[in-house]
Amino acid sequence: MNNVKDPVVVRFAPSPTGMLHVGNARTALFNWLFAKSTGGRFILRIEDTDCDRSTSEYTKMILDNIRWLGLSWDEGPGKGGDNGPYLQSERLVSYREKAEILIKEKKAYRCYCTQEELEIRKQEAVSQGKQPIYDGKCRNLTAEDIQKHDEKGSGYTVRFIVEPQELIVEDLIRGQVRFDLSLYGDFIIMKSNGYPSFHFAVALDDALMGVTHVIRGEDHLPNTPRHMLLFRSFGVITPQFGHLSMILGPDGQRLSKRHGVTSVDEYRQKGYPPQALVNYLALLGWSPGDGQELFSVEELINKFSLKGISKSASIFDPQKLDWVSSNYIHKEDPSDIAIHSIPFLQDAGIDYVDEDYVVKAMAVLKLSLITYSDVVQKGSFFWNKEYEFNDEAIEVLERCEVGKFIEVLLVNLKDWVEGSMPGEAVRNASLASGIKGKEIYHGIRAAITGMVSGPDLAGIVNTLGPERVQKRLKCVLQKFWMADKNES
RNA sequence: GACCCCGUCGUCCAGCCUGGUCUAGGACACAGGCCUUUCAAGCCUGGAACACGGGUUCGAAUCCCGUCGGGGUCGCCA
Repeated sequence: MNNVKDPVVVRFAPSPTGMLHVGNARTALFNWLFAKSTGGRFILRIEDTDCDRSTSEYTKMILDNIRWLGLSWDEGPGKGGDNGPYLQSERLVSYREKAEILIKEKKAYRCYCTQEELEIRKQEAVSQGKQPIYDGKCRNLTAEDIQKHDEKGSGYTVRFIVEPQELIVEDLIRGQVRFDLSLYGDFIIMKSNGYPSFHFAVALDDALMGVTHVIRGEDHLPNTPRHMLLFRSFGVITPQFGHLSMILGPDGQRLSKRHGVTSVDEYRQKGYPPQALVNYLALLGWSPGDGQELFSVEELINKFSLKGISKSASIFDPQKLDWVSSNYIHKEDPSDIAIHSIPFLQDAGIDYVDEDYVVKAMAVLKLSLITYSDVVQKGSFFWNKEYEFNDEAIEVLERCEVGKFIEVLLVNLKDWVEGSMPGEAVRNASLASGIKGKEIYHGIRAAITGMVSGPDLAGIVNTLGPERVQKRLKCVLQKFWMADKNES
């Protein structure tokens, strides 16, 4: 096994057959944290051996999402390194050569069985109550048999020989796991299209790239014996394995589209700070043991340890993500929030006046934000001259007493030209109209924001300034109270 | 079906390895309250779990066995 002093080399190896999923993202994160916390290297490798489903668009997006999360790689696409190339489709020669060597060494053999034959024999096995594994038909083909097949031009796969035996996986997270290899059968390492199978490509690449720790999803645990066999046949040290439990949807089922947001990119588009997603994902299946839940990336690196990883599956909780995210934004400087939010304002086609104004608004808005995109809705009264009134606000404003109060307030506010709204004017208006407490603040808020809840009212008034506030009050008076009065 | 993994509040975790300090702790969510002459934020309080059954032991959430439940894998997908 590996010497403790050997530097850690880990990798994250997504296949570009879809978007980067939160489950994969957590796997990437744990690998990255493990590398960072041990001073090791983090390699990124793209497993694009599924010609039908892999696309370069997905590769691009996955890379982009990993970058967005802040998980920089030491070797990989766009970065280079001593163990490249980092796209499996560019490493075909090594797989083919190695497969030939394994055949020569009698550790693998050509298999001419067609998929149809395989399917039929599998059905037979199942109907007889046997394991549906490859029966080894082509294992002992003679040279003549092979020649005959080749003359016919039959395609073939290459299968790796699995001898029945017990194999023990020493899992970093799960401990000893025993497998009975008589249940496995000879598996394919080269497909008939000349591409390596997943098992072969992973094992060879991990061997060639000097990977010391393979941290991946639990769905790969049953594959691990195959990979270990392959490492042994290469004559290299087998890396250590650690299998992470799955992330499940709210219904306890495997994460899928119907659970709503599952891809990293969607969270990005929704305006979650990447650090918040990283923080939440770290919490899902890992704990520092001391109860801390909010971390900077540096703290995460310092505290991370394989020991803190839990064995049981965990359910993704969007509400807790929101909590982490809001905590993150609460601590951020208004100017930084502005930088991250402005793209959302622009996308919404909002004329936000100028950056200084946005920064000022963020200072009062930030406590209401869960994501950066929230600024559009939750701060709409900051950006739009023609802000909308929601039902609750209309209900408040349609009361005649509120109109009376606002009318008096406007008169009292005549000399107000700068700073915050004079408390004296409010008090006098309250006295004169007989309206007080809850009503007056509700009224002012509803009038100038169109909502009955939101950020600190004084802050809003301050940011909007005397001119805008008075104008809005006048408009509201016109719109709600005057109309009412005329009718009655 | 076979094999493998897992099983503490609704959810995420701590405790389990090295049995007693656990009348099981924290967080999210939920409920109530405080603060603010509004709402939000913040603060406080509350309800809420050791899957079940055996065994070992003076003593088990912690160790052992079984049952049940959930998940995973059985592809020329990865």
